[in-house]
Amino acid sequence: MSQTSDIIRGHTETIILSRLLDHDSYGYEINKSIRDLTDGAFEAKEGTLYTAFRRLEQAGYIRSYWGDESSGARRRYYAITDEGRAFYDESCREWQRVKTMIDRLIGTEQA
Amino acid sequence: MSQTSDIIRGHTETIILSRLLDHDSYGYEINKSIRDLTDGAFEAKEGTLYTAFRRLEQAGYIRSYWGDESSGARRRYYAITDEGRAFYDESCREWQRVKTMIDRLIGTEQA
DNA sequence: CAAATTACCTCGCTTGTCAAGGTACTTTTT
DNA sequence: AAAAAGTACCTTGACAAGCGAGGTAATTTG
Repeated sequence: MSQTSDIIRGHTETIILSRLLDHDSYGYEINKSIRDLTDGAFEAKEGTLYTAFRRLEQAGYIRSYWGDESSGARRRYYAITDEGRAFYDESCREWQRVKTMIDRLIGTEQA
Repeated sequence: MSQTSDIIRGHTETIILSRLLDHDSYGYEINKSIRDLTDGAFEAKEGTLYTAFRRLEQAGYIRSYWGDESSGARRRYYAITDEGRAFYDESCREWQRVKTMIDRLIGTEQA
């Protein structure tokens, strides 16, 4: 496993939810938007992405439905739920806390 | 598993290495220093800690030796190696990058 | 018409975390 | 003096997330 993948772990769900705040989206587009926003540095592997969708749906944080594409491949769209938004907010706060702690731990300002 | 522990994952080794930058230390003390620096918020579970030591030693990032305690329980001390310092430096740079990326992804400044 | 792209999915492996268990000695409390 | 708490180490097995590798099926591009 790469160094990065362990660092992403724990953020995958939050990242996915963040992509759904404004509008419903589907796997391929979400993944593309993650890649674009990070200039290609991050990218959820497909296995990771789809298992995360299952988890999030099972937890009630997202809903899914098939889009009615008249052309092109079928798409499964995802929508964030109220519970999902609440979880997202809490995750963001958690991230802020953890960020501070890690900075304190590995930073140059040592005790 | 808690939400937090998945976020810490990937930083455990860096955190341990950071505790060894100034002086050699041993498991119990390292753990205590992590707890103190984070006001009790973080704490490496023993299983996590000791498996991490094995990994780091196997990778050549730390060396270990038994302290010669005249009283009290025996202690296995750890010392960071040159390779360990290099890895630590790289991990810190990685952390800065990741921090920026995650902030960009889950932050309020969305694309 | 082949290749690339869009778009979905599953299976099995690997790896790090952690609960739970253990050992052994010292210090503090009752 | 016995019990409890603290210091200090360690291992084992289960679990969960990431991911490589495989698959399907349609459309678009060269």
